[in-house]
Amino acid sequence: MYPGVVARRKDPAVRTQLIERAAHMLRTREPITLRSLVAGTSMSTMAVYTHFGGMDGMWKALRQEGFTRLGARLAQVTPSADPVRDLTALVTAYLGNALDHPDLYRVMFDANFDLEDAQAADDTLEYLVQAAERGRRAGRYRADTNPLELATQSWAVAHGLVSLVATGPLPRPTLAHGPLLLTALFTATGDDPDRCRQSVEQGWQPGLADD
Amino acid sequence: MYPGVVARRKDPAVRTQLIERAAHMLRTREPITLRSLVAGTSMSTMAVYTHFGGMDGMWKALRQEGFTRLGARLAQVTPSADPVRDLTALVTAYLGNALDHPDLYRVMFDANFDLEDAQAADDTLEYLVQAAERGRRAGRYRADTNPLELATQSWAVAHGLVSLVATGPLPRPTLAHGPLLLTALFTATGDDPDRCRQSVEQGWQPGLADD
DNA sequence: ATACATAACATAGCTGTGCTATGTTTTGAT
DNA sequence: ATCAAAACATAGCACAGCTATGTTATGTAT
Repeated sequence: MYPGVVARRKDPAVRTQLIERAAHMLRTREPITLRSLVAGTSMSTMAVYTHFGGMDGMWKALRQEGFTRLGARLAQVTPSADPVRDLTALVTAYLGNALDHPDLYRVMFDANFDLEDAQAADDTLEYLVQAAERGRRAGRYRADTNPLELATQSWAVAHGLVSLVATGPLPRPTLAHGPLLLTALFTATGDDPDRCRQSVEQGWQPGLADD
Repeated sequence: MYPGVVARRKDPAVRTQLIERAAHMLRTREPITLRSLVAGTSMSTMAVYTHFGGMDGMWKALRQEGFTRLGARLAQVTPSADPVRDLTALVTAYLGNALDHPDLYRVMFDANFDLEDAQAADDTLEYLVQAAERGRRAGRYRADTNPLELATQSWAVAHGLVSLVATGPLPRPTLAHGPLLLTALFTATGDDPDRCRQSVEQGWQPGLADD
């Protein structure tokens, strides 16, 4: 007998190729089907099943990839001395990501969320929570402010705006309401109105409502 | 010859039956396919093509139906002497509709909006615009308030919250953030903070964050 | 080096999808 | 009663995702 015999292993590169190709096809608006996904490549349809268990698993992995890219974008927001500005910048980065990859953004929130995806969403939310926490410690928000709640509220505002614009009926300039909404939220959470307006304006990167 | 001969007409009842059945299947989470939609009825698959031109047209009509039902629900909010309460009540009705019919709500905002759907969305938004306009005339908001903008902002807040809850990763109690967000928005638009809080609390119908 | 159990991979065919083609029936103004 | 037109019924098409089955590559133990 050969007891410890172990079989051929999955090639992680194949998995990576598949989701990157899927993301690219999503961006170029090509229909993503089992066969179209592997057409022209050296991979066969079975690769989708060995690596994802089927097309549903592939879409799930693609959602995960979307959250990973979103996280990378949020990570690029470097914390400054002004945590209110930072939270605004994070929201702006969130909007920018959704506008740059509207189809991927839709896929991320389209499907029935399962536990794994919810965790991915929570992970990106954590960036906002940290900024909210720093704002509370800096005395910008009331002492009894719950950072998770403020982060969730900011997220809801951002998601509402951008989903109505990126994949909804509202025109792009509607995003210009972002600063007002964020200022209203942060002010209601305890920040000084004038100071808040300045911080939000500094954190609100240009290139969203324009072009 | 028989020049003015006119052919058989479409039976509106068939169209109604189809979309009502589709709405029911959506609610009961049955997969909606061309064949499953007409299975067990006296209608054939061709009915979908004569009345909607295909499944895409059926989905479009279903979206329209969703907006019609939303409009009916918003129409049930009877204006009171307090327009801020009324706007809150409209937002609450919007949330209630989405929570009662989450799958229909998703269909409404899922697909690529075309002109017709955008018009339907605008029509329901008009309810909010009217309430905002009355609030401005009543002196609750600043005189330079744009009712359409305030309505849009209220909509964005409501949509962000409810889409993250009804079809997203956030738990239902997250909706309890609604009053704070609305109060923040209305206060930023000029309403007196204390008075606003009261109005929002009166307009915020129970039975949302609970059960 | 060789054997071989295992799983990745390749291919063909299955069911079910929306849609179209074609024939039949119903309609309603003449 | 006539008959053109459109609604309706049926069958079959291409393509979707998936599964069954045979083949190949792999990595450990001999």
